[in-house]
Amino acid sequence: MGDHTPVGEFEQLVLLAVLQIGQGAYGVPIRREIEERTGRSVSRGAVYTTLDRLEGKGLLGSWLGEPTPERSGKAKRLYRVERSGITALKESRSALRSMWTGLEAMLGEL
Amino acid sequence: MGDHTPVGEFEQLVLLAVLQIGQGAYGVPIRREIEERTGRSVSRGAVYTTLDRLEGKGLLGSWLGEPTPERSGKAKRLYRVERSGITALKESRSALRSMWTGLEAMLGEL
DNA sequence: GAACGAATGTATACATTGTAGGCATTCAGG
DNA sequence: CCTGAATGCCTACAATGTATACATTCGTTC
Repeated sequence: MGDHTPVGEFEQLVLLAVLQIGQGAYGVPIRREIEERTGRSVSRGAVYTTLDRLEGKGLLGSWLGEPTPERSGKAKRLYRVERSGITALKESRSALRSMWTGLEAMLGEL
Repeated sequence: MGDHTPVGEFEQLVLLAVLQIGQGAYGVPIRREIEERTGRSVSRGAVYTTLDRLEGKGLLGSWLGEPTPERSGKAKRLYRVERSGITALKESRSALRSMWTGLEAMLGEL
C-alpha cells in the first residue's frame, strides 16, 4: 500500500498558512493567520517548532530576510512551501475527503 | 480564544470510519474501512490503541458484542460515536476548511 | 480431547507531533 | 546606557501515531 509521509494536524495548518500568506511569510503573520482563520490560540513556540520540523522534512524551505533590516527585532526568517509540501497537503485532504464522503448529509452541512 | 479539544489526524480517520460503518462497527471493519478509503495500510494495534484513547476522551462509546458469539475469536467490542465526537470532527473540518479557502484554485482541484 | 489455526482484543513500547514558556538577539527611542 | 518591542531559538514535556508481541476464545481436525 502507498507509503504515506505523515503530516500532522497542526503541521497542515502551518503549511496552509504559509501558502495563504505567499510572499513574506514568517513566524508572526503565520501565527496570526492560523489564529484568525481557525479561531484558536497558538503559542509562538508551537509555530516555530513546527516550522523547523517541516523544514527538516523538506516540506518547507526558508531563508533570512533583509541582512540589514530597517526595523527592530531579529532578522525575519521567511518561508515557502516546497513541492513535497503541496503533495503532502493534497494527500491529507484527499484521505479526509474519502472518509467524509456521504457523512455531510447525516451530520449537517455545517 | 476558543478552548480547542485537539483531535489528531488518525483519530479523525477512526471516528469517521465508525460513522461510515454505523451499526456493528468494531476493530476489524474499522481498520478495513480506513485502508480501503485512504489507500494506506494501518496496523491492527494502531486502530485499537486509538479506539481506546478516543473512548477515554469520551468521543466514542463501546460495549461488548454477543455474550455467546456463534463464531471464533474473542467477543467483538462495538463502537459508536458520541455527540462530542461529532462536534470534534466538525470543528477539525471547519478549521481545515478555513485554512484551505482560496487555495484550491491555486493548487488544482484534485 | 489435545492440538491447531483463525478472529479478536489487550498490553507494551517507542517514535513523532503538539504545545508552551523562557532565553537570546537586534534595533529604535528616550 | 537602559528599556521595550519584534523576532527567533532552545528546552522540556504531553499527546498522538504506530507497530509488535501476547492473550483469549472457539471451531475443526485427527
